Amino acid sequence: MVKEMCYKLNKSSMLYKRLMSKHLERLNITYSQLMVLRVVNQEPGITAKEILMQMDTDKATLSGVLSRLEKNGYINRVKNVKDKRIQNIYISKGSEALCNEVSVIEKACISDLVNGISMGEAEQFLHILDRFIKNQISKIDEKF
Amino acid sequence: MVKEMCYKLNKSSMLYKRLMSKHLERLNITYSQLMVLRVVNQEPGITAKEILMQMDTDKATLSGVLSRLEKNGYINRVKNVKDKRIQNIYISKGSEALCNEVSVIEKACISDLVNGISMGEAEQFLHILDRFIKNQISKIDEKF
DNA sequence: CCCCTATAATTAGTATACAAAATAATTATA
DNA sequence: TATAATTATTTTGTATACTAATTATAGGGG
Repeated sequence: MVKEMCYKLNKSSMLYKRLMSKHLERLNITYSQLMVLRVVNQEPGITAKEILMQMDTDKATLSGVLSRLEKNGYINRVKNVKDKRIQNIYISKGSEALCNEVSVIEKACISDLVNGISMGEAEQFLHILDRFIKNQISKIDEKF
Repeated sequence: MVKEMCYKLNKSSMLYKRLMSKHLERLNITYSQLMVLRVVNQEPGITAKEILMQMDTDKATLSGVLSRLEKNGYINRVKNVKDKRIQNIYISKGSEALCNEVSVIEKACISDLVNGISMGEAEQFLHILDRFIKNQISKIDEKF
């Protein structure tokens, strides 16, 4: 039962990334890059460390995503004067528009996904998923 | 609401892989490799194509997983005589034991994950997840 | 002011995930 | 039978995900 839940959670996650990638292809940006870009858009001058805390990912992965975002002209990184270890990240002019456009795509992507699922069921689902995730986190935090 | 579902599904999937990886580390095999090894264990002589049909993944990815499994001595690939494009895949002697050991690990991994979730809730959850996945698949199959 | 430790971020190395092209062998067709 | 279309699998190239090591900088004693 739990095993089945895990397998299907993985499958659904994979499908979601596939779906978003297909829709994002023409925008020349990846799903992960976009998630980061949005955070930067909402909080200009944010640091990598702060992004990490917001988005439970890996610092090495984030470092790569950020350099690709910069290479492709979506963001700028400015070395902080007070603390030279830190870089403040800003979204490039014109890229805010991308964030908005993506909201539209995202909506298009996720509409229909709740077909046949009632509002109450969705709430119930989220509630259980929240608990499941909480259990996963405490399980991971256990020592091995 | 749907967006929240997607985000959390992704998060949960990531957490699951993290958890399994931590437990599998000492066995010197990865989660993906193991999933494939199990299929081979259950159906000796299976082909890559057949594995693909069972495990909704990517053929290029599978190709890599198989070659690493072979490199590490977990499987053998034998060119089919009737059709030389095909390779029949067999689990190596001694690796069946690994599959069994992993079941134990998996159980250890997933126990506690349903803490605070009733049997009925889990069923409900799976039911909704099934529908969600079905919707995702038909959405992906739509033309763009 | 120097040494030590902590912190922010990048780099190196391995393993997916996936699209697209390439290989190699089989089958269908003119 | 020569050619075209298909099929099974691998290879190539790019982008994550993650661990471990490295770099550069900060800040706190002594």
